[in-house]
Amino acid sequence: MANTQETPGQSSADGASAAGGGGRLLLVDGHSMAFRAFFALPVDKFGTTTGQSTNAVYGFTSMLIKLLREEEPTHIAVAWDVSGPTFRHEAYGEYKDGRADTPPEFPSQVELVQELLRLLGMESVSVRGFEADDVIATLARQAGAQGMEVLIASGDRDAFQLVDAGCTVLYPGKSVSDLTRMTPDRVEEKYGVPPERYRDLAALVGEKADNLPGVPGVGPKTAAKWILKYGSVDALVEHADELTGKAGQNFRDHVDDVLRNQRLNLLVGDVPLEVGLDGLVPGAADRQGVDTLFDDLEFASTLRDRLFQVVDTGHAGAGAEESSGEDFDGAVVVPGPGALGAWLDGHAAQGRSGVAFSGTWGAGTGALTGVAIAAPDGAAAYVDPSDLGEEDERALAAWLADPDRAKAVHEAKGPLLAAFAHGWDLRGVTGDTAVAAYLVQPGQRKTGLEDMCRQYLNKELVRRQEEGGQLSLDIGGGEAADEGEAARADLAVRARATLELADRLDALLEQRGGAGLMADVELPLVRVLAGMERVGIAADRSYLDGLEAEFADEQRKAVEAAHESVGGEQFNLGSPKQLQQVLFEKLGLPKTKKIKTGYTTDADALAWLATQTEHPLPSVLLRHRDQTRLRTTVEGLVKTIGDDGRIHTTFNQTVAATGRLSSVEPNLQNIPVRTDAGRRIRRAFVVGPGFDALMTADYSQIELRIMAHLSEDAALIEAFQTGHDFHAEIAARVFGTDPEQVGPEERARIKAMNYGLAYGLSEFGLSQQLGVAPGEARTLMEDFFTVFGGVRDYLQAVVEQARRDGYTETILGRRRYLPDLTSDNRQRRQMAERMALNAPIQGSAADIIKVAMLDVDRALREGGHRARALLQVHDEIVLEVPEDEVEPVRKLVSDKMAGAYDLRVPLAVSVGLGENWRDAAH
DNA sequence: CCGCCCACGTA
DNA sequence: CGTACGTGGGCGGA
Repeated sequence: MANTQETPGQSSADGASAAGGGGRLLLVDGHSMAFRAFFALPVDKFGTTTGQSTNAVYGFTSMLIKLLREEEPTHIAVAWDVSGPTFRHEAYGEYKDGRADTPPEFPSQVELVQELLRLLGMESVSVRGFEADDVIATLARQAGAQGMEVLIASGDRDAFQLVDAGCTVLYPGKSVSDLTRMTPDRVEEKYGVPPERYRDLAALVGEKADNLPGVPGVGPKTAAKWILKYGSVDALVEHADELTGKAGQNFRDHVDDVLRNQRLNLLVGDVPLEVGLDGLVPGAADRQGVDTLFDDLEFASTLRDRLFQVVDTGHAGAGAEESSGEDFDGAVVVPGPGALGAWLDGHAAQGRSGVAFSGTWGAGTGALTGVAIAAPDGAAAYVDPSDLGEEDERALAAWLADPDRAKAVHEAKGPLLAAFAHGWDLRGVTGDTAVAAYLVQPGQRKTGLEDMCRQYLNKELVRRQEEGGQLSLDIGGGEAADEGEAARADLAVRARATLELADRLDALLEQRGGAGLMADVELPLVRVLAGMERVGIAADRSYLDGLEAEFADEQRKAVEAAHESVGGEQFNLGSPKQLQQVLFEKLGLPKTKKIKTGYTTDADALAWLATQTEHPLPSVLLRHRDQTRLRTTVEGLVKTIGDDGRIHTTFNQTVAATGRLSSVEPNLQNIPVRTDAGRRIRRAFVVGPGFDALMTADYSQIELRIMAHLSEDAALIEAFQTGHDFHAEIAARVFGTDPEQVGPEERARIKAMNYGLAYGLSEFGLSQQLGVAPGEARTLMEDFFTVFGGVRDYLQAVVEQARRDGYTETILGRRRYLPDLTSDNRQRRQMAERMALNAPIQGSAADIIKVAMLDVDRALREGGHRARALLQVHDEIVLEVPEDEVEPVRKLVSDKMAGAYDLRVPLAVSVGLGENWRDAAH
């Protein structure tokens, strides 16, 4: 390991100071190594979901880790070229002309590498007018004079001239991490000349990459032969007439070129630098910053583990002891019979405790196998819920349910469901580390406790017990008793980690203005969601079975018709690949839009194909797709019906980057509604026993209303206040007519555009959607913006603000970070811009309905109603209501939803009622 | 067996 | 060349 193993005493004695005469300086040519990395790794295999390429960053990082590990440098500098001309351009106008354009995926990665180096506490050096090699030559010279050993990692052969006994060039081979040590002997072996003559050789041969032609017909062999014979280029010039053959004549003809090459390939050893050698001792790494960066880059934990093994993360003293010495303490007591209440009173009555649960949960229920409590005083207790006496059970239940005993939990909703199932309640949860991390960084994927400890606390969460129950460490003995002990310690560690993390995340939230959103919305929502999951929604199983049979039958017929239509050939209609083969090769139908794997066979394309041909296959395929889709949807639903005859989805509160909820196992937020056949599926969601109606309450055009609010566009605001039919109202304003005169066609077009605007729809996109010429779409948008100029201004301003600040914000201060807004990749940047303009709109709508859910839930409880919320579908809440509560609850829900937030326009809510979800629509 | 792609349902 | 999700099937590489 590099500097992590040094004790402080050693490092000061051992030449962390250059003046000490020892030490080892690593100099890296940043651009050249990053560029090598770029071409060594496939760019299409290294990228984030947002489209940022990462191959060069990855390769560079790997290379850096290897160097740190194997070379253990005490000093590090990475030199960078500065864009713009250097003295070499001034001396030779065509210098580096004719270079292929830099790949578009490269420049942004240079910035990322530089950011990484900054976070690692390593110096990046660049000087205007000079190349990285000159900076390297200067530092190498200074270090050599101090008696330091110098290592130069560079893919530029010009660096070979710097090689001497104390200076080695590490030259990349096929991969950037495969570095050849170019020592004086190695240079001589490879080129036939010693390093100090390498410049002469290069001058003769020329350097294509720098547009420096050498002597035609003279390669390294001839050049070396000449240099060895005469000693140098200067001597060669003197004896030019002695050189024989064609090569000799060419030399005489090109002697000016050779002298020019030699002048230009001399590296400048006295570039004025602002940093001295002493400034090149790496500082402490910002571990959290690196984690955040690696999260953004979607790098696996293995790379960061390797990195953190070789960099100093800046704890007091040396790094070596931190990972072992600062892990969480797994010391834990198991209070004896009757002692739990006293333990809780003594340790967990004041301040906040961390609580970790083991067990299983999901589908609205769960079971607990263990509870660990990490008290604020440092003590920790473990409890097995199945092994409690009456008194202890009562004490624990009371403590868990006590809203005044503050608790921090990781992903509290699951344990909450398990607690419910056990007959317990869980209150006083003032922190949920998963939810908090989601608000701090909504885009992150890693919400596991382990990853978060690493990221936010710079600590490792070490497990003693493997997932399967095996002990991960041989601690001798290995009897069952030890396994139980390991499990208890593991859970106690998790409780302690949760508490520390919760404190840290709370501080971050406070700093970012997210504390209110957390305390007032997200945390209380956990409980509401748990309630909805626990209750579930009743499903009509026999009806679904009937539907499934019917859809399956239709699907079968479609398959037969499809096979028959191509002369009986059997092929898999579910395989886009086989479909392409049949449609485009066998039948020779016209080609559709290109996709990665050929030509698309999506619904749009098939519908288009149907108009282009007499062949029945495209339409048959469309029918088959519909029926298949319906069947699989029904099938999936039937599988999830619980023993209670209800479907219990799980709402995920921490995945959608905009702040929306999502629904899984099953997803009840994408149940079909647009077609009649689809709505037949909705008919299967019915009111359950003891209740009389399903009630749906949804916001009308909530996103457009938010757009009106945020943009403060007077015309749009007015349209909402006066218009009964909003889209017709807008159409009338755009077309300059009365709302009553707007035809259905015009209304539909304006409606499409209204919604598209919130997604960053382009003229082209609108024209595609409406099936009109791009020019017409353009006119339509121009007309819109003429009337609603404030909307255009707003959309521009929101992107600009996000680019400046790095994030967007909703009305409740929910942030979304969009680093790609400053990407130099056009496609990626424009993607980020669309996200930026949509995030405040979609996210504010999510804010509002979350507040509404809390308000409705509270009002129902306070009003003593039995009615209860079952589902949320982004702008809709589905409730189950007994007959006698229908009217009061209708009003209550309507009022609470409309009053959830005070916008510049009214929030319109429409409520529907029915005995099933389809009929409850309005 | 897993991960990726395609396709498609909702707001 | 329109945002945000989750699911299921096919397919190709492990």
